[in-house]
Amino acid sequence: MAMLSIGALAAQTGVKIPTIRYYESIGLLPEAPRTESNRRLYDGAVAKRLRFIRHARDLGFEVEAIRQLLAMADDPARSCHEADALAQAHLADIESKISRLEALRDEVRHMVACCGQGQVRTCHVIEVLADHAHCLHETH
Amino acid sequence: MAMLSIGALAAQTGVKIPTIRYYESIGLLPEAPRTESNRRLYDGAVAKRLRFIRHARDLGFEVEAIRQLLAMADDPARSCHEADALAQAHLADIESKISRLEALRDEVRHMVACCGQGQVRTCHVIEVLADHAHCLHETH
DNA sequence: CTTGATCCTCCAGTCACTGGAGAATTTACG
DNA sequence: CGTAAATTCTCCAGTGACTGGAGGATCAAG
Repeated sequence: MAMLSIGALAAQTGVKIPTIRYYESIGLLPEAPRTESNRRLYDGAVAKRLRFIRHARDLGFEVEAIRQLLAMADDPARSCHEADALAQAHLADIESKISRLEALRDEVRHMVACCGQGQVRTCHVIEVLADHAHCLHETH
Repeated sequence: MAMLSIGALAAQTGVKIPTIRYYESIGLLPEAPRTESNRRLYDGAVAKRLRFIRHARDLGFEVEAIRQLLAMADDPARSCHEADALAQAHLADIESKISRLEALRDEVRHMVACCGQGQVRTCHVIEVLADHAHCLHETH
């Protein structure tokens, strides 16, 4: 199993070098063994763990959630109830974000559509932002 | 026109007191006049400005964008081309956020749906996170 | 052998707040 | 009128999740 330098690991996973060191510092990655000259070395297992972290971050999981997921992944005999609950909570969060963003999009779309390219005096962008009453939705 | 204490302004706008002071410190709000005993006083115009800021933040505008919008709002004779461009850019941003979140939602939904409530060994939540190949989309 | 790439640690900065310490003042109640 | 609670003040440090620079060591290629 070939050992990777931090740069190679970064290239392989798409995670920046300082971010890898940061993950180590907060305990998401184990302390890497070092060469004689103090450089970090990584094996395939760490690369996999890092991809796990990266993917979960991309999906919007917070580091604390990832920490829990990793603890679960490290213990495959455990019930995955917790992982499921975590994902469920996350799903609810995503759905609420989507609907808030949709309301927001409609509003900004409305602002843009109404902008007559005139003066600020008649510009809806300013108007809508200055007065909540112009909103299409009451969701925020 | 009744003058408001910072607490009253906070209550009226839903913006926390330290946040109001923060906005003043970064120049989004003007330096408030003070009472003899050094307490800030606000009038209706500032309340309106703060609602403008708050609303724009809720809509996801960054402080720098808000700064520009405010500068425009402060000068109603100006063309609103800039405000429109800002809003257009923001709209594109919102739309991309929405589609990424939708992809993400489908994926997390899939993870949750596949969780057999068994052991981590066979848990899709863990599996999907560990291996990108399980993803429904290639958008991330 | 030298040059440039890579790595190390430490520290400071980012964004948009948020909150605590400690002191002063104002308001409400009895 | 006295006191206790609420409000405000400033200053400073912390949040999350990185990001980047300084200054120095080491490695790989020509």
